[in-house]
Amino acid sequence: MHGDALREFEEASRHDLTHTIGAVSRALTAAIFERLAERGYGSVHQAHVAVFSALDPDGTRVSTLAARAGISRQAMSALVRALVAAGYVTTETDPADQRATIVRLDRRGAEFCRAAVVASAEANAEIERALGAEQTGRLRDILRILAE
Amino acid sequence: MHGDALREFEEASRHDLTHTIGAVSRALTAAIFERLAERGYGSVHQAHVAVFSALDPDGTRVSTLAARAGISRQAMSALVRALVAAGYVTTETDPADQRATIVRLDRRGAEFCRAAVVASAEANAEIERALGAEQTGRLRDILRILAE
DNA sequence: ACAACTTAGGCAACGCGATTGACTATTAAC
DNA sequence: GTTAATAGTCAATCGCGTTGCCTAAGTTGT
Repeated sequence: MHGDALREFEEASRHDLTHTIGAVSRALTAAIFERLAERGYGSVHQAHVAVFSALDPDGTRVSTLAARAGISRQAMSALVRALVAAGYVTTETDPADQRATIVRLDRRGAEFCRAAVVASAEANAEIERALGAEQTGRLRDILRILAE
Repeated sequence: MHGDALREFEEASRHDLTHTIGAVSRALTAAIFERLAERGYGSVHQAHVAVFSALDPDGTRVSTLAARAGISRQAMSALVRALVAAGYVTTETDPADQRATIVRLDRRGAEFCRAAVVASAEANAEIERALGAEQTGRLRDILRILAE
C-alpha cells in the first residue's frame, strides 16, 4: 500500500539535521530547566525567562516587554503578574506617564538570573567535556554560520 | 540595584550553547514547515508529524501511537480524527480485537511523507551548502555525541 | 483651552492543545 | 462464568495564548 512512504519518511528523519538538532536542543533545554528546578526555581518556565531577557536593568514597561518578546500585552501582563506574586519582579506606575507600568527586577529575580548564569555555564562546561575544546569551538563556528 | 544580574544574564545567554542551538533549531524547523506549507501541507503541524513518525507501515493502534508519541490516548485520538478528516490516514476497527482502532496511512498521507522527505533533503542540502561538506560532517559527529 | 486622536494596561470571551476522570464495549484470566 | 484488564470516547478542566472592547492618561491641532 502506502507503507513504503512511511519507511522512506522514517529513514529520512533519521538523517535529517533539523530533526536531530531539534532533539538535542530539547534535551539540553530540559536539562537546564531541570537543574534550575532542583535549585528551587521550578516555577520559572520558558515564557518567564523571556521576561528577564526583555528586561532592562533600569526597568521596562509592560508594552515594551510584550513587543520584545513577541506576545500580546495581555499575555505579558499575566506573566508579570505571576512573577510579581512570586517575588521575582516589582511593578510601579511610571511617574512620567501614569498609564504605564514599569517592571523592575527584584531580589529573587536577581538570584534567579545568577542561578541561570551558573546553570548555563555548567551546561556549557558539560558540553565541552563531552566534545573537547576543539570540537566545541567548531560547534560555535557552525552555529554562528547557521544563525545566518 | 539588581540591574547587574540582568547584565550578566544577558551576557551569559549570548554565549550559551543551549540557547544558540535552540534558536537555530527553531529557525530550521520553521523553514521546513514553511516550505511544506507552500506545497499545500500548511494544515500539518508538528504534532501531526509525530503521528506519521509513530505509524507502522502496516498500521498501528491509537493507543500504541499515543504511547510512542508520549501523549494521552485522547490527544492522539483527536490528532487522528483531524488527519482522517483531511484524508491523510484511514481508520478501521481491528478485526482481531473489536475494541481497537487501527490507523493506516492513506494516499494523501503518503504524498505528505514524500513531500517531507524532499523538504528534509532540501534543508540538508542548504545546510551543506552553507557549511561545506567537511563541516557538515563534523556537525553530524558532534550531534551524535551530544545525543548521548 | 478644548476636542480629537493615540497609547497603556485590564477585563471578558474565546481558541487550541493538552490533561484527568468517568463511562461503555470488548477481551482475557482464574 | 464472574471478575479484572484494555481500547477508545465523552465531558470537564487547565495553561497559555489570542482578539475585541473598555477606561484612564497623555498628545496634538486648531
